[in-house]
This record gives sequence, C-alpha cells and structure tokens, in this order.
Amino acid sequence: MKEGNNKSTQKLNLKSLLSPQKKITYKLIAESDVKKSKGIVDLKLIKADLQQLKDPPITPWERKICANRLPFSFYNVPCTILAKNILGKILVRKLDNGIILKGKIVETESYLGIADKASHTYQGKVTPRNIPMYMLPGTIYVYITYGMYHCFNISSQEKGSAVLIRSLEPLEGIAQMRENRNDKVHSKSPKKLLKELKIHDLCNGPSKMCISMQIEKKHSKYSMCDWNGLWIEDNVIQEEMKIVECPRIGIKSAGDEWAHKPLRYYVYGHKCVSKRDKIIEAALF
DNA sequence: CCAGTGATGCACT
DNA sequence: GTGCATCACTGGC
Repeated sequence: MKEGNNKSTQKLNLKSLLSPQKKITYKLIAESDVKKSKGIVDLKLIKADLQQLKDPPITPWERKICANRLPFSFYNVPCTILAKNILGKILVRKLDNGIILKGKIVETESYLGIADKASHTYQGKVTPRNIPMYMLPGTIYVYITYGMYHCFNISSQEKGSAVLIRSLEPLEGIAQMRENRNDKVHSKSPKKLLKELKIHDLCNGPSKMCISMQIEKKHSKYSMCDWNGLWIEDNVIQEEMKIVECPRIGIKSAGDEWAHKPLRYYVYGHKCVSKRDKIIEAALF
C-alpha cells in the first residue's frame, strides 16, 4: 500500500532493512539502481558500504610474492564460468606474520544472484551482511553460518552473484593449517589434539578451509584483485581434470527447483572434495 | 564408509 | 523467535 514504487522500474523486489550503525532504511539494490528514493535512502552510507577495503601500501616483498595474482578480468565473468574456471587454480593466503598458505581449489558452488532462491541475494534483498555480493567482481564475501562456521565467497559478474569456495587440496603451509584446525578443535574437546589430521581432512569443506586458511568475517569487502592477504594464481602444472556438475549442498529449504540445479562443481576423483555425488558420477559412465 | 544428530550464535520474519 | 550455503562425533555396517 505504502511503497508500490517499483512497478514502473524493475522486477526487483526491494526490501528495506536497518543499517547496523543508524536507523536508516535502505531502499535500493546497488549502484545504478540508486534513483529517486523518497528521501529514505542515505546514499553516502550506501556508497561507504560499497567501498572496497584496502590495506596499507604494500612492500616490495609483498609486491613480488603476489606478482602472479590473477587480475580483475578473471573474476569479471558469469558466475558459473568463474566457478568452473577457478577449479585447479591456486588459492594463496599471506598471514600477517608473513607465513604463506597455498591450496589447489577442487570444489566450488555458484550462487547466481537475485533469481537464485538459495542465494542470500534472492529477489534483490540487500542487508548489511550480503552487500559484498553486489560489489565488484573479485570482492570477498565471508559470512557466518550455523552460529560458528565461516563460508568464503568471491563475487562474480552478475548482480548479487558469487562463487562459494568449498574445498582445497593443501599444498603449502600444512603445519600451520594443522595448528589452526587443532586450535579450533582444542577449545571444544582437548583430547582430540593428540590426533593428527590427515592432509585431505584439513580443507575438505567450506568452513574447514576457512579455519585452515584463517579466512574470517573481517575480510569481507576486500578484493581478490588487490588485497595482499589473499589472491589466486594460475596453476602452472596443467593436469588432466574431469569436472563433476551436481546439486549444491545444504540448501534443501530453497525448494526442489533450485536445490536440484547442478551448480556445484568438483574435480572428479579428488580426495579433498567434501562430498561425492555418486548418483551423478555413475551417470558419467 | 555412511546416516543421524546436537552444538551454537548471528542475521533477519 | 526461527533458521541456517556446517562440523565432529557416534554407532551401524
């Protein structure tokens, strides 16, 4: 009754929300959707939210170690393309203390944006949490799920779209990864510290990977294109790689149609994948 | 190996 | 108050 103003513009279902800082109602999606807004949109606040976070200027050493970083054009492609292209690439993390962690990406999922019922941006919803999904391709989106676990995403070309990185094959900094994971487990059940995790158990799941790689919520809104803590490199070793395309995990509540779309991708036969889809795999032969 | 389940706290009806 | 884009553990094969 009161706000039927989007019928003349787009199909977007604009929802309102509260900013965490002030009680100001958002009324838009992003950049170009900013129009006349009945005075309830605080544009300055929106633009501040959409701004990429940046680190202090990088040192020559830092410039050197991330010289092989993949550029903006790698991320500026449709979501499903990025999700598949990113398989086999090397995710590199530089910790504050200088330690380098590396892993080969072996499992991803696409979240297509405003049309995708399983996406946080379904119907163009904007919240303080999901803003990174509307930002430039390559923007990092980390959120907390089930109260205690992190998921790491990278925004892609379409509005509100992002790729979820689910699993890595650990390549470098494995001792540090074990330490990170043990610390986490230790806080719950100290006995388990004695058990050494297998390499393929370090990063075979979205949250395990975040723990091993020390990827946290505060890293949201940084860009894979210029933050010197995290980037992706091409894999010089081009190995044979079959890709399995199957339904995504953990989105049952999105309804049958979207829950069944084959938007999860993983390297066939790889030990570090979080969960095989045996039905789909059987159909490959 | 696999399915079932409790934990846990934040984001948002 | 409800619902998670998960994990670690358990007990069954």
